[in-house]
Amino acid sequence: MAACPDAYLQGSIRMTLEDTDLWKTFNEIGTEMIITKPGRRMFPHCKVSLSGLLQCAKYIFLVDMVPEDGFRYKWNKEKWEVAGKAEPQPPCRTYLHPDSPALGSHWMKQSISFLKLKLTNNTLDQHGHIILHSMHRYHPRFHIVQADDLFSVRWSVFQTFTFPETTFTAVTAYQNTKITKLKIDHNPFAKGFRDEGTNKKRHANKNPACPEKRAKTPDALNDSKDSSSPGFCQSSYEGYEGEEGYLAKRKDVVAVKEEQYSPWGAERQQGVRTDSPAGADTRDIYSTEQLVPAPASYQLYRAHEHAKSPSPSSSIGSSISGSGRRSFESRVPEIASVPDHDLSKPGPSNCGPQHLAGPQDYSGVLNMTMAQAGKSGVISHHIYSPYSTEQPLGQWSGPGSAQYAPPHPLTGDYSTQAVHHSYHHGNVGEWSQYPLFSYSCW
DNA sequence: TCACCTGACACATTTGAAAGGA
DNA sequence: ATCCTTTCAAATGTGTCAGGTG
Repeated sequence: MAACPDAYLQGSIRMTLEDTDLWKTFNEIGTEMIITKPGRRMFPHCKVSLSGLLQCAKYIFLVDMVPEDGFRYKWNKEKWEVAGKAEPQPPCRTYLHPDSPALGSHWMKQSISFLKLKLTNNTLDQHGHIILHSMHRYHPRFHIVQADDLFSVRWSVFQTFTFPETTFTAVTAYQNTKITKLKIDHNPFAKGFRDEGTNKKRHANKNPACPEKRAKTPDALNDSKDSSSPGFCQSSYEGYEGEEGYLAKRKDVVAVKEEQYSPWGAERQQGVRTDSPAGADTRDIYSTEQLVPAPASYQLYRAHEHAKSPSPSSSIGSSISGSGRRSFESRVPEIASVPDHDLSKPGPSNCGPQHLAGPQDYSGVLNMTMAQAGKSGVISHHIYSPYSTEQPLGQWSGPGSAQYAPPHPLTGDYSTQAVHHSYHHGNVGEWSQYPLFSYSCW
């Protein structure tokens, strides 16, 4: 840690962001991610590598999206400006890596890609995609949880990592032409729009009569080539920076903790800054370690599509920066005390079987309340088979803040049902929702 | 009027089944 | 019968664009 300012310890787990150079290139301009109703992949996509895990211990790996602040933005004259308060947060969803749970050796043997993670603006999405608001800023947050299966996740120690350069603005259409150009240049699926490519449609459909019609068109892309000089990026968020100097401040922060961002906790709400971005830097924690609280209403999504695990060796982005990597190790272990939780439990540890101690209590974990899309009325009983290759884990989702219930672990209401369902295995719809935690994310 | 969203579109890559050969 | 490679069509992922919406 002393040797590497980019890393700090939490336990001994180190997480390294792959394609850092590409991420930084985007971040310098102001990364935008398209969100659509059917769901859109991220580009660059989240790809990390892990070290410091116990070879023989099982871990679950998750990603969720955290609001960067409490504002809504607008793109105005080549820069982002604050356009008011953020809209109420959509249902919080967490994307579970399809390999989960897997041994530490598995996670560490190669890069872990979240290529198939999709973002949507459809708050009624039934596919388990991560729901975001357009024109809002987010950053992905990675959680590594030592747990044999999802049922024990809530008792397990999890460690959280974020990378400042992965911050992005969710949009339904690209605002910054420089971002468009970067995407086209680096995303293989967009090769057809590259200047050297055939690019038939672009040229054929251009309407020279209306050059102003779309300021964000390829015409402007050419301009961006020249404007990619150092300094234009600072202006990308000029409005924001001008007001708050927030981004500039963040650039200096190599690794900060985000203490208030308890992934499953109600404190998430508090973590969303609604005050000035220039206020106290609440993102001072980039990694935390906590005991996961008991479930009540958290919901799990699972997709069989994840049986087709995204190729960790996807070429996307890798060609850009095989060298660029940024890593964080968790720093000071932080244990969130959970109401009614046995605080005498051992503190965070990479080796500790604390989540396995005693008979595993699945009560509350499996409150099947959600049927798959198109299968209304069907209750999915087969929550999770940790050793089944047929039913890889998919995504979980949680309710929005409005649905947050104060921590009240293991209420009898759902425990009976939960235990009952936990032993069912059978056909699973494409997507299912399952409650997992008593805390929502927000 | 304007900012934002949506769906169709062309082009690209990825995926997986089928065919063929060793 | 099995394995491997090649081929090819379908599925999927892109940004663009015109039009819709509030």
